[in-house]
Amino acid sequence: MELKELVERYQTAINQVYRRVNGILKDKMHSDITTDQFSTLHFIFKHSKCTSTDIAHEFGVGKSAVTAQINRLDEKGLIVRERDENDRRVVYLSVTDKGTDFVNYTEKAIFEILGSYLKSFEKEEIYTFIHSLEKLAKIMNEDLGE
Amino acid sequence: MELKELVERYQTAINQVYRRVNGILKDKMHSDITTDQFSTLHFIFKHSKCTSTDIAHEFGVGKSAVTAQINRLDEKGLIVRERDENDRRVVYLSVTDKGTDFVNYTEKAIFEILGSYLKSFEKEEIYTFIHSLEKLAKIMNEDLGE
DNA sequence: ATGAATAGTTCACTTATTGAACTATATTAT
DNA sequence: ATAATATAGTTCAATAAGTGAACTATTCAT
Repeated sequence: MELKELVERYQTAINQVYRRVNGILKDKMHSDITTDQFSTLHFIFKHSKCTSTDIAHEFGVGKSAVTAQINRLDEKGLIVRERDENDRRVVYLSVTDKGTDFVNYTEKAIFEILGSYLKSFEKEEIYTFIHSLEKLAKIMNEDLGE
Repeated sequence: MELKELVERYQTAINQVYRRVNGILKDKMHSDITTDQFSTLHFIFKHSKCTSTDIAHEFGVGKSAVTAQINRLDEKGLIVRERDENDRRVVYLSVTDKGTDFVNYTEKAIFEILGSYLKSFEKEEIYTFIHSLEKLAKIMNEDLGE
């Protein structure tokens, strides 16, 4: 099989999955938060006291884009900014109680739906798939540092 | 292993891969076309004489979003619109010679870079991975029709 | 102490998307 | 045959997301 064919199949499939997952989340979150905003909120939830720079690096976007994201989450009362007392340039981000509730509630909804899709897969197949995906992500991230 | 953990790992990894691939394409396409625009152009390239509705369905967006995309590609001279003579509501889309050259050139660049990432994978691992990805895409697309 | 680096914000601009309203054409039902 | 309905695509106003340059406010280095 040719590389060209494999890459095209990969592109088509990953695009479909990515957009479909986005669509499902949009439907089920029943709220006026976007999936991009939820990704950022979730990252802050998992990495409490992280910074804008961390987020910019994680998602591969500029710092000004992160400022805009953070502003939207801040306006909704889902996160708080907190300046470092020692290095006053730094702003730490963390989720509020409201943000925590929101993440927990939304995750539950997401797991139910995605879980139902995964029923057609053998456990072994899921592990192998995720392992390959993580390996690919790792290789690509490493390469970035060069 | 818990579903929750698997889904979170999936989300993190696929997000990273998706954004990283986008970043690579952006770097290497050395042109003022975006990756979204290239996706649309590529779809038209592969499905000559397709319609806006086809594209809206493929990418899961509204028709007005497609009109905007098509306009951008049209302005760049990469595609042409052509009305159906029998059903004058319908507009067929196809790539111009310039568009064809552009797709071929860009694909070559993409294959070189993505190919280099895939060197760390066994052939078998790649096939299995793409097979699972396509299976997931298929399940999700089927579910959409309900 | 001065100059460079770092963290974050602001600003102007572009792209992508949505959804409602609209035009034009085709289909269907009475 | 015609009136109602459906379909294909566009336009428009709004929002979200991104870029990159210029900026503020710090901290670090020599």
